[in-house]
Amino acid sequence: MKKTSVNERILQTASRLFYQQGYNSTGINQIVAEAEIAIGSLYKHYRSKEELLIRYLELEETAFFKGLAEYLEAVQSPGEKLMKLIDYRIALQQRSGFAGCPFIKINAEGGRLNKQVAELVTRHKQQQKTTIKNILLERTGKKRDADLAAAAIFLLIEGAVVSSSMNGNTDDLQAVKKIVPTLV
Amino acid sequence: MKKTSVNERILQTASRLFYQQGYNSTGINQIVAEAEIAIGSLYKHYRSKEELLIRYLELEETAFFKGLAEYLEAVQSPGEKLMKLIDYRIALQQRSGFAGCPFIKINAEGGRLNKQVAELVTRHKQQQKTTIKNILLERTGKKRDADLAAAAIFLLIEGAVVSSSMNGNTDDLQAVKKIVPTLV
DNA sequence: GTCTATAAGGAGATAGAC
DNA sequence: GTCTATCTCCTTATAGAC
Repeated sequence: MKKTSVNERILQTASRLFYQQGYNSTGINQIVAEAEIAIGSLYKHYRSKEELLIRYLELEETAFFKGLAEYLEAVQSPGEKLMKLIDYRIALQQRSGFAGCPFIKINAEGGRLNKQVAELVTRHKQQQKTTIKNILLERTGKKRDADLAAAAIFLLIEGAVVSSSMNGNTDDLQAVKKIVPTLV
Repeated sequence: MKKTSVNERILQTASRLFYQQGYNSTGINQIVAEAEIAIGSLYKHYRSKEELLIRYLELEETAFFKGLAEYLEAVQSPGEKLMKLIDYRIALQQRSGFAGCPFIKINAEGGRLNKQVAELVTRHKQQQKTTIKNILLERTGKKRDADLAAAAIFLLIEGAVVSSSMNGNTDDLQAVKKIVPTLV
């Protein structure tokens, strides 16, 4: 059995710290210490802290949609899918100790973001909105308002995730589960 | 004519920097330099950077509701008030260069927030939700769903403000103006 | 891959002279 | 109020020996 590779330990530790305590508040030295690797090893894998940030966001992006697909795979009806989508966000928040959305946090931290980072953030959110719209389009009829309804559901969830990380609970995400059926 | 006091220059500069480039990314030295004051003066007014953060948030809280009251004062109907409330957020975003919500940003930056800071953040958001609920309660009837409807409108706006700061536009806030009338 | 040393700069905060 | 000096610590990043 091969042990966890150095690169995997770097990524896991950096991801955890960037997410939980913030990118700007996380030092290279802390990553190195908690990953139990040498600083030379880190800079052999990544040229800079920013490069590590980009890799972190790419992994979050992949993991988010992979996890969502698993959550949705057994579900048939669009209405149930929307509920499952919210359940997924509830589970993510509980699992992370209500740390919020990684992409929203990165966006909120920086003044001006690196161009590549900004693109990863906006693309991720665009993908989420598209996912919702596609679920809505599975229903017959009412295709006309799909864009606005998708925006509504997307924004409700965004707001509720932010609220969740502020209040340390999932009350508003639960509220969204009640609100969404009245929209569609 | 008395010139801008030292304390006012500290607060204006710190507020601008905390908001625009983030609390963690703003150094005491930068505040001192841009406010054109002496570092000794800053520490005569504030014991620490954190104390300055608290003062900043208190001022934002006051300014937010003062500005909102001015926006709403000429408006009569609840429906119009809701639209004006969103217009207010649109104006705030445009004015700030789409910097988002100060309270959301502070919440997203820290790992664990100072207790007093966390309370300022949650109290501000609770106040916003209450403001919306009170507008909804001005209408006759349907008082039963006021809580859920207020939550919906609040979360839509929260999500749209976050989206606004990501995309650098007010598209989603404009969308919320179309969505809200279908809810109430 | 590991280790230690170090560069070069910035952080928050304090002290003393004027 | 101003100024400069300083303290201590931490930051990102590099270099070299093993």
